[in-house]
Amino acid sequence: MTSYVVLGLVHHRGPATAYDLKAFADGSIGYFWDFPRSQIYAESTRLVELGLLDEDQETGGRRRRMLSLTDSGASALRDWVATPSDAVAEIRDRGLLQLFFASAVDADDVVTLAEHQLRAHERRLEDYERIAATFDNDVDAARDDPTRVVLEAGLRYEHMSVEFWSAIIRTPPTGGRRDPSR
Amino acid sequence: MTSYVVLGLVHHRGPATAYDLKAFADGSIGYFWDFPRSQIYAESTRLVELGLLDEDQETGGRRRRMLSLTDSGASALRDWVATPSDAVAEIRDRGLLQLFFASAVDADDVVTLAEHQLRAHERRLEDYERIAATFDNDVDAARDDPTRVVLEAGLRYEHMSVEFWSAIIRTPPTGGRRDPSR
DNA sequence: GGGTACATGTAATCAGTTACATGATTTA
DNA sequence: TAAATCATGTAACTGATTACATGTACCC
Repeated sequence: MTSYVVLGLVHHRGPATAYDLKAFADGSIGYFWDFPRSQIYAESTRLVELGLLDEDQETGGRRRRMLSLTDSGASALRDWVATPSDAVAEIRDRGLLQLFFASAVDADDVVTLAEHQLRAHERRLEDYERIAATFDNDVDAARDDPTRVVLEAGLRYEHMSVEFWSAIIRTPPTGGRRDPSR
Repeated sequence: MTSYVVLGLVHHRGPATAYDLKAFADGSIGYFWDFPRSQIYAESTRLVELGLLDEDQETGGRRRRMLSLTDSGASALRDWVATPSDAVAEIRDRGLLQLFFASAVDADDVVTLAEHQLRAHERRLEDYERIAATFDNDVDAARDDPTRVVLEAGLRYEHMSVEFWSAIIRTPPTGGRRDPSR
C-alpha cells in the first residue's frame, strides 16, 4: 500500500526527491499513514524498476534523485484511487486495546491510561488545528481540496477521542472486578 | 502487540483453545485489532515457551490444546495494560488515503469511492449495533464493562464516518482540477 | 570550524499474511 | 454418508522496522 502513497506523493508534489516527499508526508498524510524513511527509498527504487516512476540523479554533489511520474505511473495511480474499497479499516489503537483488557487492572490504572490518551489526543488535535489554519486562509479553495477534507476527518476523529477519553476519566469502567482498595 | 491480544483473550475467556479464542476475537476485539488465524497458533506456542501461558493438550481425538494464563502471564498482562501509551494510532484507512490523492481522478470517481465507503461503514455500524444489543440487556453492567465501552468508541467512529462520507457524496472535493465534463 | 539540515542508501530482523496440509466430530 | 464445523499446524513470502553507515551544503 505504501507504494501507492509514494506514487500519490509524487503526483501531488510533482518532481521531488525521496527526502522531500518524506518531509512532506510527515506533515500531512503521515498522520494517517506513516512509514519509515528507509521505505521510501526502497519503494522509489522498486517503482522506478516497474516503470511507474522516472528518476534523474545529479552526477555530482548531493547526487539528488529527482523522482517524477511516468505516464504509466500516473495511470496506475488513477486506477488505484478510482478502485473503491469496501473495507473498513481496523482502528488498531493501543489505548483502546488496553481499555478492552482493562478488567485485568484496577480502576486507577484505567484512569491513568485515559489521562495519557486524553493528553495525546489533545496534542494531536492541536497539530491538526495548526495545519488546518494554514489551509483556511482561502476558505473556498480549502473546501475543495481533498487533502483538507481528509484533515477534517482527522479533526473529527480527535474531537471524538478527546470526548471519549474524558468520559472514561469521569466514569472508568471497572469491569465487574472488585476494587481491591475497598 | 498481537501477543498481548492473545494474553488478554486468555485472561478474558479463561482456559480455551486457540481456535476458540480466535472465534471470540472475530466477534469482538477483531473489529479493532484483527490477525490471521495462523498467528494465534504461532503466538500461543511462543507464549508457552516464554512461560506466560500453560497448555494442556488432549492426548487423543482432536488433541485440543487448552491454554491458560500462568501467574507470570497474568502479571505480564497487568503490566502491559497498566503502562499508558502516549501514542495516537494512525488511522490507516484505505478510503481516506484514496481521498487524500483524489486530485488524481474525476469527481465521479470520488463520489463512487464515497458511496462504497458509506455503505461499508453503514454495514459496520449495523454489526456494532447488533453486538451492542446483546450487551445492553443489562444496561448497568454494560456501562461498567470495558469491552462494551470500547464498542462505544467503535459506534461513535462509525457514526462519524457515515456522516463524513455522506458529506463527501453531497459535495465531493474536486481539488482544483477542472471537471472534464464541463 | 562546527552544527544543523539535507540527502541517500544497506543489512538484519521482525511481524504479519497467504497458502498449503491434515485430521476429528457433529449434524442433517 | 456427506457436508459443515471443529481443530491444529507449517512453510514461504512479503512488508515494514531498526540500526548501521556515509557524505554534502548551508549558515553562524
